Amino acid sequence: MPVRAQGPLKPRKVPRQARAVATVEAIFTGTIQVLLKVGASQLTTTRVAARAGVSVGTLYQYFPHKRALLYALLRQHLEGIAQTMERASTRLADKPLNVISDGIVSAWLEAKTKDIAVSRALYAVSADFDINDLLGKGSQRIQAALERLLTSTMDATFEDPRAVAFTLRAVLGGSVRSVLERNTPEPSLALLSGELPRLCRSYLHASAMPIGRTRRRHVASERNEDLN
Amino acid sequence: MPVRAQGPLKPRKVPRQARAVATVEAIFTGTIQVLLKVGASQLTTTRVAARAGVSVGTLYQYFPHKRALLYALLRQHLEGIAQTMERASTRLADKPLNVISDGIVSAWLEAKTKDIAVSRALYAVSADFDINDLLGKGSQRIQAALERLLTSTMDATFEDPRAVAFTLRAVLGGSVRSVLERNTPEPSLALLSGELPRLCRSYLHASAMPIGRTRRRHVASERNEDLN
DNA sequence: ACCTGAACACCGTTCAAGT
DNA sequence: ACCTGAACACCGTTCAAGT
Repeated sequence: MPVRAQGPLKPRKVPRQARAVATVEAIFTGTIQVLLKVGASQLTTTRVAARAGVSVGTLYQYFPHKRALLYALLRQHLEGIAQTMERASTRLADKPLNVISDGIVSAWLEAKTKDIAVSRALYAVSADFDINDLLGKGSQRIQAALERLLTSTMDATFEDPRAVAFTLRAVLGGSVRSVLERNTPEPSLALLSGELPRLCRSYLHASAMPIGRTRRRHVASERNEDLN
Repeated sequence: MPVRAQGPLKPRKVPRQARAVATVEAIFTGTIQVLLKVGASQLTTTRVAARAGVSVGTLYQYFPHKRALLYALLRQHLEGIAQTMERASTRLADKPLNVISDGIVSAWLEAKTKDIAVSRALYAVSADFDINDLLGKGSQRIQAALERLLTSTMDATFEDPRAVAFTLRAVLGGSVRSVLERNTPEPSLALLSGELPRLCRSYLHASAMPIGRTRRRHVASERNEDLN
């Protein structure tokens, strides 16, 4: 048997007694604390166990290897973000395109910057390529929510809502990530937050086939007017 | 002295004899090969040394620690990308805004997808947060090139070219990264490549204060017309 | 059912010895 | 000036023994 087993990323066993539930909980919070204190590259199973107040052996009873632990943590985090976006989606359904656009941007920024330190730490974790299918899953949920939103608005129809939703997610997710990964994210984040609403609006308008009474080219510019 | 020294990320010593230059070169190509074969998470100094045909000790004569090696490798790669963008910048200077926009997008896509496998492997490397000032430096060069470009065009002036250039880089860089990190990047990349030109154009037009003879709102829609 | 911690293999890094 | 490889500390993971 190999020393560094790869195996599945699933938890090894589910805690049944109350004591065990508390243990797993302690391991999770311990992991976050270690992550925040020393960063992903210095994160050690021993350190996590010590911080959680259990022995390494206990940790390995619930997680087959370190990556599975980080995977589970990332999963929780992405779950929260996907839910935020889905809630935003139902709240914004049937609204005008500009409202939808601004709502998407602010929901995304809020979700990602609620706890900047944790987001940053988890970006480093997610670099592990074995973990990428997870990111893919979360992305798909978010993308589906965005797509529903685009087809719900009465302002416009989109030729390829899937492509637009996909691009929107990649652009929002990627740009915010690239900013949060900087050493001092705050000023850059402020800059980006100021620009993204305009970027998102103009992209959506450029992608829409408007269904108003006005002629096409005039509608396009009318849509933009309250931006300035 | 700590076992896992952090220290500066600089190379430890510069090779003086021809033999030594060849050694360092072999270490670099060995690193890329190992990276492509087993990925960043399994990359080992011993493995790299073996692949390069030298002993570990030799490796550590030129690089104070593993991170310094990866840092140097990433540096070379980013250097190439920054140069590509700077060349594109001089080539596109003074051109109409639409030409500039399309040129930026295609230069970026070309630079990042020239060797997708290497780009992917290096994304995983760059997750190490200690390395982020490097990414910051490369970004600044690219951002400066974009900013020059925006102020060079006679089609339009920008109220805050710095903010626009910054956003452009974050959006292009982030979205392409998020796509290349997927398990099978090709189809997603095709999708994104189809959308980014329109996104970039519409964002630039929405950010520009046009200086033509026509009235503002008409100019805005005219700019978009050859997109459809 | 859950927990412990010594034990083992492997990895990063060093350094005395070689050309 | 450059290279080697055994040696050392530390990390991931296991497993026999405990409650």
